[in-house]
Amino acid sequence: MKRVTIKDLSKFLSLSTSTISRALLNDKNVNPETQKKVLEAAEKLGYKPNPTALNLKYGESKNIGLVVPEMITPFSSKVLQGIQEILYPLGYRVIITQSDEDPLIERKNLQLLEEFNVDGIIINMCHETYNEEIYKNIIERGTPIVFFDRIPGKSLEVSKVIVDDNIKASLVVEHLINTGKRKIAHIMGPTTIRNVIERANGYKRILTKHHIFNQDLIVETEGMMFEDGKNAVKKLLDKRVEFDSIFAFSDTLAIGAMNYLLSQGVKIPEEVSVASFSGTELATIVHPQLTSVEQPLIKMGSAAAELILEKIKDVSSPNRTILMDTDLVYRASTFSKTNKKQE
Amino acid sequence: MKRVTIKDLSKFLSLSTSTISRALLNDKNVNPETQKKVLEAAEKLGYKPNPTALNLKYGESKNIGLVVPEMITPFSSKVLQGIQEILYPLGYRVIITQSDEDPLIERKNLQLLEEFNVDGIIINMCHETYNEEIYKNIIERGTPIVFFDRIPGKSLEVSKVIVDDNIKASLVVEHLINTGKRKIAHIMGPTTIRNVIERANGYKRILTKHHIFNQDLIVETEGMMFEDGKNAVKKLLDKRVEFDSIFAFSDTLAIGAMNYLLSQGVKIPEEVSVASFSGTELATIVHPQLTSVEQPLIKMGSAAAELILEKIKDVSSPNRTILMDTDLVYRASTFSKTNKKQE
DNA sequence: GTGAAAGCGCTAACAG
DNA sequence: CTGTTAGCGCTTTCAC
Repeated sequence: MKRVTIKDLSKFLSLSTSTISRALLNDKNVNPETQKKVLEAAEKLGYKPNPTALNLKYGESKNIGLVVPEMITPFSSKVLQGIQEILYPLGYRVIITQSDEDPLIERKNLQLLEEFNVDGIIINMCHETYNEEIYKNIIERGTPIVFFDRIPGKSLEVSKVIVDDNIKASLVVEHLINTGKRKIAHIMGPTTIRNVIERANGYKRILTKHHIFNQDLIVETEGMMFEDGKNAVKKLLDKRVEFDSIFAFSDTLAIGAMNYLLSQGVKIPEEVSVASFSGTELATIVHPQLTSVEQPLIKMGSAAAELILEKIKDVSSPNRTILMDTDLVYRASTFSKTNKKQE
Repeated sequence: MKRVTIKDLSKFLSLSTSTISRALLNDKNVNPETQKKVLEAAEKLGYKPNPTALNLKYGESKNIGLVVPEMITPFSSKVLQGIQEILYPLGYRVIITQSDEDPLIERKNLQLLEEFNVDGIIINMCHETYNEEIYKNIIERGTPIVFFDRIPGKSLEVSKVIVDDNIKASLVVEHLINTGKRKIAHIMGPTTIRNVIERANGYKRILTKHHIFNQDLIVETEGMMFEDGKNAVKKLLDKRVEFDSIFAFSDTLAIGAMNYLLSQGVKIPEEVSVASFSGTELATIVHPQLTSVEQPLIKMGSAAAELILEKIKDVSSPNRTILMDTDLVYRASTFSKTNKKQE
């Protein structure tokens, strides 16, 4: 079942390959009659252009690499969806790699993608500094990288898609305070992630403003999984830190925490309210559903895709930062603003 | 930042490109001295082979297409992981497409993948019959397709990776019976999916054997999302069908059902036990955790990858069916076998 | 042990 | 309007 090439058409129609090519590309320099014949023959013989040939010719692979920490939660899938919406219609393919939150695996993935000859890389990093050199080298070698969600420090100038972690975190905390909570715990992720710091800063700022900040209420986790959320709560309980609510860095941590509380018979939100930050379905598939900051993940993906296209078109195009807006969505895991302390 | 090619090395070392190529490929017909020089120069100039050139030469794209119904749940991500474990080291890339359980989108994805010139397709179909012709055509045109999880009917002979839906479903139901449940409801997915029928058959067989089968206890859902699980339970409640347990086709349906029950104040497992079929983390991130049949998703992915490699190597290789073993894992959403009706 | 040349499929100068 | 030719990067005969 051999592939039909432009050559086959050329033989079949007794025309040169260039004419065929022109007809296929809607070049004006071709007799409409001829073009019609070519198109018909192409249809009949089942001609499909071979993208590989073009890739070779133009030095592009039409492959974009995606590096994400994990695909267990729908976070990355949603972003991927947005990326695909932009890139698939343009003939790009997306190669996905997962780093499992391990910077070493992330590094390997980046190398793999470079070997795969991708035209650009979109990445949600798993460690703020560990692979900074690698990013820099790859960019210098000519493969543009665009960051989203978790971005590198100021020493690395890049295009990126972000949300306002600090502000939104503070809104969540304000909300908890508005519903009468005062002992608000914060489950941070590992501090090797920039956003962890940002969200924690938002949290601290508000608690300080209200004179209810207490360092004991902050727990830093080792990882980002459900288990880590659970362990964080355990730690609070072990240390006998009293808390009436939790603001968690992510859905995942929040759910881990919440399930452990539920298993201990704690009532949510009556005894402990829980709020998080994310934008995935996870927030709505648990009971009670989670109050959280919803990020426009699909749009973030599309934005990242647009940014990488810019860079592919012109490597020296200026770096852009796209700040996405987010919504704080109130759900059953916290009291609603108006019905403070009501069932 | 231009790519370093074999030509650059050739100029740099004043050797022919063929010698360079041979040295790089460890061909015996090359002076060890020369080879050493070449390797050093390659390292120094940062030479990376251009896979596109080979793809063109050998008529392969080294791209494998993956078609899945969704990536919201970790199901497909897990399978993807297994696929990647096999294919990435071999230089294959995996292009992912989601059909959103819509056979029309699935069709478009298949066409897209064919245009992308993939060497093979791995698919978890979303409708048993709708695209049967399409699969057949693609295979006839020379692109092998391997199925996993949801497979086509007998009229289409293909390689596939499956689990024993019928048997395992019956084990789940037996378990519910062993824990004292008698009014066991079944939330099926849409009957356009083969496995839905298989699992339902397992369910029916056991209930019939125990003389407790009742058609009213079966609810067929429209889709596969959390919402569908919720609606199924609503339907049962509306029809005032009494039930003391639920066996759901998937985690997703089970969780939708469970959360609705919880929101109605129903105690799980005391009043209603819930069990499902899957193998994703979802079963363990809800409270109570779900008893379910755990499929070895990563292994299933690897197996599918092996099958597609077989077919790529030799299109006419015989179709193989790989039957994977599964584990019934008991969790808090049902009583444990021994402590029947105990907390 | 090494070099020259062809060719994978396609497009784009360059002729005519 | 159409044909000829070169070339993208690489491997692989075929000569030497």
